[in-house]
Amino acid sequence: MSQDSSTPTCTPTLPGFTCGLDATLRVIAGKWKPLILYFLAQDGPTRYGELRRAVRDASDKMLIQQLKELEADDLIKRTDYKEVPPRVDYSLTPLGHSLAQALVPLCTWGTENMADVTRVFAQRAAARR
Amino acid sequence: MSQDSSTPTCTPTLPGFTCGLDATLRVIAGKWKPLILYFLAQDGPTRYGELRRAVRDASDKMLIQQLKELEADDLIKRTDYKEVPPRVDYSLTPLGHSLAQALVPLCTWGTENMADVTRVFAQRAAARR
DNA sequence: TTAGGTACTTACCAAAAGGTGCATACTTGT
DNA sequence: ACAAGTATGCACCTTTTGGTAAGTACCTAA
Repeated sequence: MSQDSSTPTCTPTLPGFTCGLDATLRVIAGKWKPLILYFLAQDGPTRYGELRRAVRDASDKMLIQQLKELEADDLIKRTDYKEVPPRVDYSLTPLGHSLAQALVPLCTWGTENMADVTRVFAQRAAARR
Repeated sequence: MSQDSSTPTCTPTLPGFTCGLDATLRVIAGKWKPLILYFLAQDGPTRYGELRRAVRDASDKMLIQQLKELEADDLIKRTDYKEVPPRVDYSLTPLGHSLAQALVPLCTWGTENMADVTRVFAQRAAARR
């Protein structure tokens, strides 16, 4: 359908990644990262507690850990207001913002195909018995 | 930036998912699934061995396992030609095809931001010492 | 005859991911 | 005085994920 059948990767071959998708996936690997990015893209700077309630199944430990990684990867920015009852918020960097944009179609797909996805999960659950 | 701050999820609240993105992520969770889908979207029906060589870091065990799950989830179709030296190929179902389309922006993002991604990974590696 | 390719399967093990619960230090509301 | 909210940190443990290496049954080329 495309290319010459010899090196069937999606882009020639990059540094350590097989293709752009591979690179992206390694950056957003982590149970909550895409959700965090997407949420921040919608609601702008958000305080820790608010994020916690939004991504409601994540534990503190996990959420903090993923936030730290996203920050280290320059996808989000942490702002500590140094106030007495702690106040901190998180916002997207330009890089994080562009990545969040790329997640939009996935969200759309999930919404549009909710019926199929739900069915698939029902089957998975049934299969486990 | 949007909505009313009370229920800050990306879509009201679905069956068991917090939003469409959540649903999608659960379907494509698995180290090689997005890569498999994306590859099949580009090259059409592909034999097992070819897939193996394309997704080159995956072991047989992993690849087979993920293929089985994708098949169970109705994202790909397995065709066994029942020939003597085994011949089998995999192709996308309509559902799988639409999901693969939603992955395109992620691939593009990875390619366009390869420099940043590479830097991020260099830092991660350095931080581990 | 022997090596290699086909598409898997299974058993065993290591590493990574993730959950629970407790602790901090200070403030505000009851 | 006491509970609750604020944003974490840490220790411990279980679950999930993924890798290695072996085996299967049959075929073809050297």
